Amino acid sequence: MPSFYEEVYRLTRLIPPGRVTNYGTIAALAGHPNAARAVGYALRALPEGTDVPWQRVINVKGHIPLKGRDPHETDLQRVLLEREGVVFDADDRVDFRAFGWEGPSAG
DNA sequence: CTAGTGACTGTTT
DNA sequence: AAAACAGCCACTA
Repeated sequence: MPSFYEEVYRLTRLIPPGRVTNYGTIAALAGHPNAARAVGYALRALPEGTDVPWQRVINVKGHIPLKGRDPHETDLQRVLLEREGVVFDADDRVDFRAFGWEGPSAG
C-alpha cells in the first residue's frame, strides 16, 4: 500500500501540461477530500530538481502563498506554468475555469 | 499515544 | 472584499 506522499506525487504527475489544480482535488483523488493540508505538506517536501510538476498544484486562490518560502520557488512556479501555456490573471492568479483540472476521469 | 506545525479550505463577522 | 475562526489530514518530536 503506497503512502499518502507517493499518491500525491503520482497524482501530481498525472496533471497534463497547461493545466492546474488545487490541493483539494489532489487530496480527493488520493482518497482524502479534506487532506489538502497534507497535500501541500507533501509537495512542500519536494526538492527543486524533482520530476513532480508541483507547479501545477496551487491553492484555491490561484497561486502558492510566499509565506515561509523563498520567492524564488514561488516565482519559478509562475515561470514554469507560463512556459506551459498557462495564463495568469491581472492579480497573478490562474483561472480554474480556463486551466482547471478536475481529474484524470474528467479529462 | 500526546502535542505542535503547515505549499489548505469553508464558514462566519 | 478582508480578517478571523474552525475542521481536516499527515509528518515530526
